[in-house]
Amino acid sequence: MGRPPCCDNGIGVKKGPWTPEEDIVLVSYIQQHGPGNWRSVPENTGLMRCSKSCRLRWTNYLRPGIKRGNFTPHEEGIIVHLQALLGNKWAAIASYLPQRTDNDIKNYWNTHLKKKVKRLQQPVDSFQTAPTSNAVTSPNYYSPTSSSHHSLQGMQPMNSYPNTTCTSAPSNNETATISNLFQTWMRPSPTATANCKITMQDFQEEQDAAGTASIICNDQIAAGDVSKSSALEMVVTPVMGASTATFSLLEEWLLDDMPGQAMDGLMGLSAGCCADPIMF
DNA sequence: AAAGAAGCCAACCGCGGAAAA
DNA sequence: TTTTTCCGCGGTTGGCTTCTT
Repeated sequence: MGRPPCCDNGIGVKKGPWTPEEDIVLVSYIQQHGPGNWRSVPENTGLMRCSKSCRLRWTNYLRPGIKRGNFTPHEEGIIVHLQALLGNKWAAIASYLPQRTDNDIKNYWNTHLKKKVKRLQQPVDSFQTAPTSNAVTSPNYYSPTSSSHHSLQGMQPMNSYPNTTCTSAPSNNETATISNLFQTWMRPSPTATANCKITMQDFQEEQDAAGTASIICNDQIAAGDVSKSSALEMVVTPVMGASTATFSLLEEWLLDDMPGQAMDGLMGLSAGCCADPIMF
């Protein structure tokens, strides 16, 4: 139909990797106006990016609450399960892993898990029998760690997991049913809405209630296992409070490809002002 | 040490749906 | 009701990095 592509109306729209300077502009704008109304973002900020690109940059990289780095075996298990249940509904799957983006999950599936699952599906029987050391060997895999509140013990075993990979998207009814089913073994139970969304606030409340809120540890920072967005979330409060000192640290860090001292400064601030670094 | 292959991931593209006009 | 606009999603790509030979 006559709908013009979102991004081709701007002559000279920039493409390619985002620079730290652009990140700062985008983050500061969103901190002032909130996410949404993406159309207005490039208009009001002067960013030479289309609205879609701004939204993608925010949701996939800059948004507070994003966890980056290696996926845990538990996360792998959840992804494998949900992919079998929902198909390639990455947004729906990501709603069960609020710290991961759909893009991240999609990439991880395509580069790691798909191969693993495919390899393991070759001998079909082994898919359902003895567990192996591999985290995703069996669709029944769940992290055995008692520390996880994502207890999956109530999971209905194999009937929900046909040997053939689900490739078609479920209908809304199916999605609701799947969501209900999933609630039996997934603690942060999302409402069975059409898109199976769980809000960040919901997740936060669940985390708080369970007393098992995940904390971004200093050793994660040291290991580079934390995103800039995660650090942004730590400083979002002082930033929104117009703390220029904090924002300078943020700028410094964004402009620094190898976060070091600036990161330490941010961590220090987060320790002092944010009891719970998870902030959505 | 160099070249090619493979892996990885940020970003782009196009489509569909929802909301607004 | 129809058309237009915007947003979000899933698939795909291109470039950078790492691994292998």
